[in-house]
Amino acid sequence: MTKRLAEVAKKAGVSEATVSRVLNGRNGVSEATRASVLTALDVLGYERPTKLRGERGRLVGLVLPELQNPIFPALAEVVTASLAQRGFTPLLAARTIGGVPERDYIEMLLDHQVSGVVFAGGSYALADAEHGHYRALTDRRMPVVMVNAGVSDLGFPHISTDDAVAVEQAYGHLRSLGHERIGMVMGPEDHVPSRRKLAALEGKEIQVERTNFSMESARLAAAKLIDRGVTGMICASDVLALGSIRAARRLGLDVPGDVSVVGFDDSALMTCTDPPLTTVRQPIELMGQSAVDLLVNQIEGSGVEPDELLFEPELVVRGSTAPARKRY
Amino acid sequence: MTKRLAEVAKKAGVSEATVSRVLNGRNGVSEATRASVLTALDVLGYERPTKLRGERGRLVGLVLPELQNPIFPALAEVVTASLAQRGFTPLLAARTIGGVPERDYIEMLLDHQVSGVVFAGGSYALADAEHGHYRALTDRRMPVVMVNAGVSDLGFPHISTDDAVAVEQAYGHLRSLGHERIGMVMGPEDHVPSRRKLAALEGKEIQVERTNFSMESARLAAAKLIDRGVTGMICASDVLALGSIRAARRLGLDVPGDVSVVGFDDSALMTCTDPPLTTVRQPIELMGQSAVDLLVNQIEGSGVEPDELLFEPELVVRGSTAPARKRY
DNA sequence: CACCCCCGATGAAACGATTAAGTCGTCGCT
DNA sequence: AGCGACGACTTAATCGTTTCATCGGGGGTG
Repeated sequence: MTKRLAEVAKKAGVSEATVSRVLNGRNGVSEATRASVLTALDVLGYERPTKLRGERGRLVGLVLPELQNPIFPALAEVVTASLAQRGFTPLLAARTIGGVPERDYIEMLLDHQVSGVVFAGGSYALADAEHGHYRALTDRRMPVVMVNAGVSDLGFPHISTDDAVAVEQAYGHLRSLGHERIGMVMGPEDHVPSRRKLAALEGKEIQVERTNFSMESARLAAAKLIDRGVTGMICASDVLALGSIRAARRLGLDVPGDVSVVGFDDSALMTCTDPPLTTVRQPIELMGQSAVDLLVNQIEGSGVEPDELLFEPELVVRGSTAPARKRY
Repeated sequence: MTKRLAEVAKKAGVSEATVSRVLNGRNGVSEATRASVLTALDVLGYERPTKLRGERGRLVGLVLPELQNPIFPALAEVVTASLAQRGFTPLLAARTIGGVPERDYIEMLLDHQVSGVVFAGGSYALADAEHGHYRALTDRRMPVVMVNAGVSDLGFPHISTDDAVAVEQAYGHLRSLGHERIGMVMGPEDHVPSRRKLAALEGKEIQVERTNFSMESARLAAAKLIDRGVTGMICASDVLALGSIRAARRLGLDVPGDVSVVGFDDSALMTCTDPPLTTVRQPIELMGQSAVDLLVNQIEGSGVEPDELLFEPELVVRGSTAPARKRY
């Protein structure tokens, strides 16, 4: 058995040094050689030796888009607990408005020699942003799991709520209450879960407004929808739903009397809102645990196919939806 | 310049391998040799080469009691952003019910060679638990900052909201509304911020109930208070306040018509609750930044006196308080 | 057009830590 | 005493990383 790195080097027809550079994402390697090294790496199924794998570190990056929306702390809690149980420690990378760009976070995590990374929250950056820095992850064979996130073409396993089912539940609920003009308050155009939700209702007559994920921006979007005569709104998150409720009230309308609102997530405290929010629950605990399972499996070597695990959401009916009022 | 590890080995009169083992905490080294290696390490001021620690410093532990109460994610967000700006990365240690004990967390953080630790949330464990594992921190001269937390006798600097002012604001507010029988829903007996709040109202006639920090336990506590004729309640967190509101409703009472409730924190979404919560706001952003300031100052060497920084809270009046109804 | 300089890409070799295998001595049991 | 087992330690092999020299081409310059 020849030396491990050397073997790869021979296969690729380069020196060990060059392979090392590729592995660490250093520059000073031409695009052509980098590619050939990567395929050689792939063919031989190279794995980093224990000592460099951060086996000692047992750190895992946890990348969240924000912490204002309670669903993300909830996920963080599950993931943290699950990781701790298996002897890993989460490195928290929460993006903030105007904060550090995602690429820097990834770099930071790589610097700290994390054994893996959990991305959560379908940050829109994941969809449209240049994928350069994700390649740094694939190049290093970094175990990655994405929760409700985009970028499906990188070969990472995904954990997602079934957006199609979720949105159909919400839509069906509103229809069965007699709502005919239904609107959606979604995330940005390149937010993958929002895209999927829209796709699921393809063909139905639906008004759509996009927002970033702030309550205020949701208020604006919802106001526009109401202006167009919408009586039922499906929102891409609970926070957006709360913003939509606020919009209705600003216009002198009652929720759920005049306008019905359905949220998404069923994050904490939604039973305490005014009115209690009807929402589609994500099985966040299960999802968090599965994410950790998948990640640890990758880390410990047992291969994982880059599949997507779809979890079934569940409609929770509370007080923000009611039969449509006939408009005369 | 001789090889680095080899130099230490010569100084200590052992082989490189042995030094390596000491460095990595492996066993198979006698106590005597370990000690001599350590002194040699100390004398020569050995530092691990870059490639092995990957800038392993620059980690900061962030210890939170839970993530369900939105105030902690809010703090985490501020601290994370502030740390990132200065090139540090937070290691998240969130305690969960029945999860890993605090001592293990501290051990874990030390294992990862963090440069400092931020404790938040006045976990009651901090007050009564044996302080043995905190000694591990002082022993290592570990920079520490505590936010709203206990254990004042260990020489760590503190960042706190002025609990006395907070509770006086709440109390004054309720009194000025005509409430005479006032109750408090506080944390466990050894929760330091709760103690302080109680101390501030020493002498006043106040009913007190203790809870852990769950909404359900608050509901029970509040029910007892209401039973005793209380019409105004001061709660140690917003979540407890929501539980108290729920208690009142279960008893067929209106909030704020029959019972007024004041929260504490002003965490996210409290404008959306039913009714919107009157609460005492903690300047969480300022506090988080100050915490990081203090911590980084310690880390970078400029000494910091183990003082306590007290931040002024601010009463935010919303809809959960109203004039007392005369009881006939 | 010839020359030179600069710079990116690359490999050879030095480097530095880790680990496997082997050595030595001591302790305990027969 | 003899034997075996085990712990402590070294030797030597191992493996990835880094430094430094080299190569080669593009483009500006005389």
